[in-house]
Amino acid sequence: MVEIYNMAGHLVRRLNQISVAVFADRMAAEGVELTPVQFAALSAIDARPGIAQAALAGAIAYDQTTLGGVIDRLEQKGLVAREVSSRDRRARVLTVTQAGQDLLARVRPVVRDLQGDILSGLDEAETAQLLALLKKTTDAGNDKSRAPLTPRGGI
Amino acid sequence: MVEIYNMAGHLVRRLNQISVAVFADRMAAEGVELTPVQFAALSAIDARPGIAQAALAGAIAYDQTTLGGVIDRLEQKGLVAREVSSRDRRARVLTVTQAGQDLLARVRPVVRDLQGDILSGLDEAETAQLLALLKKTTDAGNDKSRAPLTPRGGI
DNA sequence: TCGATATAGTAAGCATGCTGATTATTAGCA
DNA sequence: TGCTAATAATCAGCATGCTTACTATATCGA
Repeated sequence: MVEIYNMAGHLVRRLNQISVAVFADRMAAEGVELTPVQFAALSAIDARPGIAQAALAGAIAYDQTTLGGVIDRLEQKGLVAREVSSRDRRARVLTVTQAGQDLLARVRPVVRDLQGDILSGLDEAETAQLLALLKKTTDAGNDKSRAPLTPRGGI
Repeated sequence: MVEIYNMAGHLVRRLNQISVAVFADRMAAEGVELTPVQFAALSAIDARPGIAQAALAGAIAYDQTTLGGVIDRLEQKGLVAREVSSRDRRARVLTVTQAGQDLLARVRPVVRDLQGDILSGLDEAETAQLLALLKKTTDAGNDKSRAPLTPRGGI
């Protein structure tokens, strides 16, 4: 019995692998090229048009450098527009393009539906319990992450 | 309220970020340069000396290509020895060196202890519950991962 | 035994996720 | 006002984690 099998870190890594794989499979089945990270970014920009990269990073708990690359790729696909802020020339203001809106409308129900596939083998009560515990502990441990959630303005 | 906040995928990604950060912080505090993946590999090789890379990948749920790179770095640090198998010249047989044994002995208690920091904000019962649910759902979803666990021979 | 098939490992290439450094710009303070 | 500190974004660099393709070797079946 390998010692790590029951360790939190190992289990979380495996569940994240499953999560990413489920997402990739569903997107492939839809014929859409979109990663989990790209969906999260797109979705959050749509919820707050004109948000700058740094604020977006805090809003979805990403590291700022990584997010820069993600936005690069979203921009290249024509899903997001990035322009220099008029109020702060350091900042890059983000908006979802029409193509991005269309894609979001299409994949949103798919992403909602696929959440059930990530947590398989559990009944309804267990799923709810797991989600509640995940939420509780991620909130409690938020500041331990290198990319903590820093929501502002009622996101 | 950003839609993704209560989604399984997002919560799992965040918890994994927390997990990786906690591990990195503790190792840095110990003055040890070891990633979670490297520890898992080292620990599993130690549990099964002479295991080949492909079997190791299955034993700890890693993708084979990624594992190759991990072993490269462990070998470069002098923690693992890799040699061509005498029974199958395609295979590379792995063993933990004395330096690897020493390091393992030192960090094992640290890694055990740090598991509690990964799941913060929960009482003992909740922690046990979360671990049980994580184990149940990762087992159920194992085959969905690109790097499923394929234990053999009573690991 | 030979030929098709499968397997072990590696290589190239791309996306995440992080660190530390750098540049541009803004904000705060004496 | 002018200097300093903080902030937004990017760059270089490294480790994971994956895909597809390739080489070397084993295995299985006709």
